[in-house]
Amino acid sequence: MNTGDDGPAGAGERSPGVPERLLAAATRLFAERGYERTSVQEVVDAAGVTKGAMYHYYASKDDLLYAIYQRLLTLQARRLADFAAAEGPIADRVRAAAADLVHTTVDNLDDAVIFFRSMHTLSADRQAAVRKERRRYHECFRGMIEEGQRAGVFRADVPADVAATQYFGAVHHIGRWYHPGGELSGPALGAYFADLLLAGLRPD
Amino acid sequence: MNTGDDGPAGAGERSPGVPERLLAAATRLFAERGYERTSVQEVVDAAGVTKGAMYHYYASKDDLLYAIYQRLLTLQARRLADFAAAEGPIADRVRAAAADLVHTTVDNLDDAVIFFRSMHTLSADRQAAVRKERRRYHECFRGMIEEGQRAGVFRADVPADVAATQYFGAVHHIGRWYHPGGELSGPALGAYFADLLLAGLRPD
DNA sequence: GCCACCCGACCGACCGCGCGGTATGCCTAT
DNA sequence: ATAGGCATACCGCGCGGTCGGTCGGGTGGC
Repeated sequence: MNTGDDGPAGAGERSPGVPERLLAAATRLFAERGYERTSVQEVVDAAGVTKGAMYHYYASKDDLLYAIYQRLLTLQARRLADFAAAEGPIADRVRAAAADLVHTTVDNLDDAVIFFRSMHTLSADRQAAVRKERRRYHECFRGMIEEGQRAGVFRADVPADVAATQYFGAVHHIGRWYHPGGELSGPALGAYFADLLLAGLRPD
Repeated sequence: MNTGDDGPAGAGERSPGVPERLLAAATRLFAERGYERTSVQEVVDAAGVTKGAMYHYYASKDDLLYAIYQRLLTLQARRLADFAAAEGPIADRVRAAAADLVHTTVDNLDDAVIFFRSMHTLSADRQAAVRKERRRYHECFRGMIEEGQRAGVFRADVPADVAATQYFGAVHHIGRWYHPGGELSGPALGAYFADLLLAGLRPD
C-alpha cells in the first residue's frame, strides 16, 4: 500500500521519500563537515524540508546519526554472513572476504568516515550496541584466520587477533584518503589489500 | 636559591607551567570526550586555571588543538629523520621504522586519537599544514619501501604507496582499541605489526 | 636603600549568538 | 471527522570569546 508510494503531488517520479532524503543529506554532511559541526538546520535545508519534518521521523540528532550506523552495520553483517557460509579453501575465503570489505568500504565512503570519527558522540548504550555488532564481525573474521592457522596455510607465530585488527585498521582508514574517480578503483584496491594480508600470513 | 624558583623565565623545571598544564589537560579531555564535546571551561578547570589564563597563551580553542598537532608532528618528524639517516640493510631499516611508529603511537595514544578524529575541525590553512607534514612522512616511508623494491628484497607487484598507506592506516587505528596495561606491550605490538608488513612485502 | 612606575600573568564576570529541541496549527487524504 | 505529515515560530541554554581589573616582582632615578 504505502511502501512504494510517496507523498507529495502524485507518484510520477521515484522520489526517495522524506526520511530517506534526510538520511542521505545527513550522511553527506556529517562525512563532509563532521557531526558536531553540522547543524540540524543545514541537514533539513539540504533535504529540502524543515525541522518539523525531521523531528517527526527522528527523535533527535543523535537518532539520525544512529540510523547511519544501523544501515552500515546491517550491510556489513549481511555480507559477512555470506562469506562465512561459503565453501572452498580457507585462504580463498579469507581473501574474498578481505577484498570485499575494502570494496564495500569504498562504495560507502561517507558511512565509513562517519563511523570511526563520530562513535564517541553516540549515547553510551548505543555505542555499546555498535561495539557489540562490530565485535561479532571481528571475531568471525578472526575465526577464519585461525581456521587457516590450524590448517597450516597461515603462519601461527602471529596472533590472528593482531592480524585481523591490523587489517581492519587499514580498511577503516581508507575513508581518510581514498577519492573515487582516481586511478585506483575499489576492486583494484581490495585486491592489493587482500594480497598484502595473505602474503603477510603466508608461512615461511 | 633557585630551587624554589618557578615560572617560565626561570631555569628551574619543577612546576610544569601553566601553558604545559593547559596542553596536557586539553590532550586528555579531547581524547576522552572529543574536541567539540569538551568546553574551554572544562579544560581550564582541569588545568586549575581560568579562561583568562588560557586565552592569554592560546589565541583560541582551535589554537590549543593545533598545538597538540604540532607536538606530535614534531616528534614524528624527528624520529623518522633518525631512521632515514641510519645505515644497514633496507629491510632492517624499514622494520625498525615500522616498529618504532607503533611504539611511538602507543606512547602517545591520546595524541593519536585526537589526530585522526579532529582533523576536520582545524582551520583550512592549518589543516593543509598538517597534511603537508604528514605527506612528507608518508613519502619518506614510501621511499624506503621503494628502495627495497629496487634492491629486490621487497616484492614489486604491489605499489609501495599502497603498502605504506595500508600500514599507516593500521597504526592510526591503534588508538581506537589499544589499552595500555593489557597483555600486549607497545614493543610487542610493534614487532607483530612490523613482522606482518615485512612478510607481506617479501617476494615470492 | 627606597620609592614610583610598569608590565606581564592571570582572574572572573559578562556577552551575543547559534544551537537542539518544542508547541501549535494548517493541509491533504481517507 | 479524523489522523498523520509537515511548516512556522519560538525558547532556553551553554558555548567560545572578551574586557577591565588586580597582583607581584623587576627596574631605574636619586
